[in-house]
Amino acid sequence: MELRLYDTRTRAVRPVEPIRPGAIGVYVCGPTVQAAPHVGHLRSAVALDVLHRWLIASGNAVTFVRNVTDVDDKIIHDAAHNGEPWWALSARITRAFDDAYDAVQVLRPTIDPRVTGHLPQILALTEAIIERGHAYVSGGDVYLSVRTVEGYGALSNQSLDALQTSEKAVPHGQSGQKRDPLDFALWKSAKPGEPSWPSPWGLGRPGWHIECSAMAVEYLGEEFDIHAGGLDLVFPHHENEIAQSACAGHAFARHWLHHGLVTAAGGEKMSKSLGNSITVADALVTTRPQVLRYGLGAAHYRSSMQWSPEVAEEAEAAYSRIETFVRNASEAVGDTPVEESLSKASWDEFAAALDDDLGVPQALATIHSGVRAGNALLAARELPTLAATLSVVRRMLTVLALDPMSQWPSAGGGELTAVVDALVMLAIEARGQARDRKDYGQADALRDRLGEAGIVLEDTPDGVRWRLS
RNA sequence: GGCCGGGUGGCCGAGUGGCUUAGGCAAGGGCCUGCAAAGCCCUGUACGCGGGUUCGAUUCCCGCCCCGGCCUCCA
Repeated sequence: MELRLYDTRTRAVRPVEPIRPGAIGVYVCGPTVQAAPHVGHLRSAVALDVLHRWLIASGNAVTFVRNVTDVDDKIIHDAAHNGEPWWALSARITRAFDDAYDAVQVLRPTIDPRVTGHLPQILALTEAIIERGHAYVSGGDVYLSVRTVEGYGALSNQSLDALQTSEKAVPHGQSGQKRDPLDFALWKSAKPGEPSWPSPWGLGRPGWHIECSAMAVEYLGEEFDIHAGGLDLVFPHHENEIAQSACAGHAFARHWLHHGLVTAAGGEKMSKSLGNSITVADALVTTRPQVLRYGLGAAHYRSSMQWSPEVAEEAEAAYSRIETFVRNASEAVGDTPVEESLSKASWDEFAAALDDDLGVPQALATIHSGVRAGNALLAARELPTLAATLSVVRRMLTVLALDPMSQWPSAGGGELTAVVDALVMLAIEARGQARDRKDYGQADALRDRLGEAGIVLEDTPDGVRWRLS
C-alpha cells in the first residue's frame, strides 16, 4: 500500500498501514436525513468515493461503511411540523440522498447502517462505558464524563480549559442534569410524543455521537483503518466518538480524514441552517451529472470550494474537452491493438498523484496532458500510439468515475438514435453535394439549419461528424 | 477570546528553497478549414504586507492584515 493520507489527529500526511494487509475498513459519517441533499453533501460523497474507488483500484478488499442518522432532534421537529411520522420523513430523505449519490455514480457503500437499526449495539456500548466509570445516569439521561477521559481534545487540539472558558461553550438545551458543562449525552430520555426505545434507564433515544462509535465497531471492529467526514465534524462529533470509544476500551480509528466544505457565492459555508444551500436536484437542472461530479471532485478534497454557475460552466468546458477527445479518438482508433507499455508513464504519474493524499488536481492534470497529447496524435494519425493514449486516459477516468464511454453513456434510445442519424446524414449529404459544386451559400445554410436544431457538424479527414451541441 | 486552515498570474486551481516556475477556463497571435467546428502550436503576468534566515524564498522563521471553518445542529 503506497497510499498516504493527511491525518487530522497528527496533522501530517501519513502512510496508510492497514491493520489487515490487503483489506481496509473505512467509516464515513453520512448525513442526518432531515432535508434534501445539497451540493455540499454531494461533494463529500464524491471526494470519499474517490478514496473508495482508489482503494479498490489499488487492490484492496474494502469495507466501506457510511451511516445514516435517521433519528434526531431536527427530524422529529420537522416531521411534527409537517404532520408526518418522523420515520416517513427520514425514509423519504434517505431515498433523496441515495438518488443524489446514484446520479453522480457514487459507489454504494458496503453497508449504510441506520441508527434505529442498531439500538442493541448502542445500549451495550453505553452500558460498557458506565461500567467502566466514564458515564453516569442522571434523570433518565446518560452522560459521558469528559473529565474522566484522558487526552480529550487531542483530535481538535482543544484544551479542556479553553473549551470551558470559551464564550460559546455554554450548556444549552439539556435539562441541566450534567455534572459538567462539557459532558455530553450518550442517551436522552424521551419527552412525551417523541420516538423512544426501552433502555435500562427508561424510555429514550441515543445521543448524537454514540451511534457512530457503536456502528463502526459493529462492522469494522474495535480498531479500524480510516474514519472520514466533513471538517465541521471534527469537534465535537469526532472528538466525542474518540472519547466514547476509548472509554469502552476500543482503539477505534487509526486515521482521521476530513474533507473541506463547499461555500456558497458569498464565500460562506453552504448549510441548511444558513439557508444558502443549492440542492442537488436544483444543480442537476442546469448541470449534467457527470459535470457535477467533475466539478465537485476537481478540487483537492481538503480545500474548501465554491459552487456557483460559473464554476459549473468551467467544469462543463473542461469535461467536454475530455469527452470530445475520448469520442474522437475512439472512432479513429477502432480495433487498433493497444500497446500498454506506451502508457505506463502516464499511469504511474496518475497513481503517484492519488497516492499522495488523493491529489486529484494533479491526477486531472495528467489526464488533461494525455488528452492534449492524444489530440495531437489523432491529428497526425498515429493510431497505435493514440490507442495506447486513449486506453490510459480512459483507465484514469474510470478510477474517478468520469469515463464518458463506460460510465456515462450518452442518453437517448438506440432505435431513435439510428433514425436521427439517418436523417442528419441526409442533410449532411445534401450539404456535401453543395460543397462539391462550391455552392457554399447553400452548404452553410444547411449547416445553420442543423445548428438551429442543436446539431453541430465537424468536418474531419474521415468525413463529416455530427453531435448534439 | 481559543483552536484549525487559507491568501498564487483576468478567473478557478496545483506546487516547489534555485531546475523546462502543473492543469482547466478566459485573452491575444499563428496553423488547419472554402468558411466554420473540433484540434494543435506560441504568448503574457503570479505567489497578501513588512521583516529575518540564506549565495538565493512564492516556498523556511517572526510579526501584521484579510478570508473561511470549529468552539451550538451541520458533509
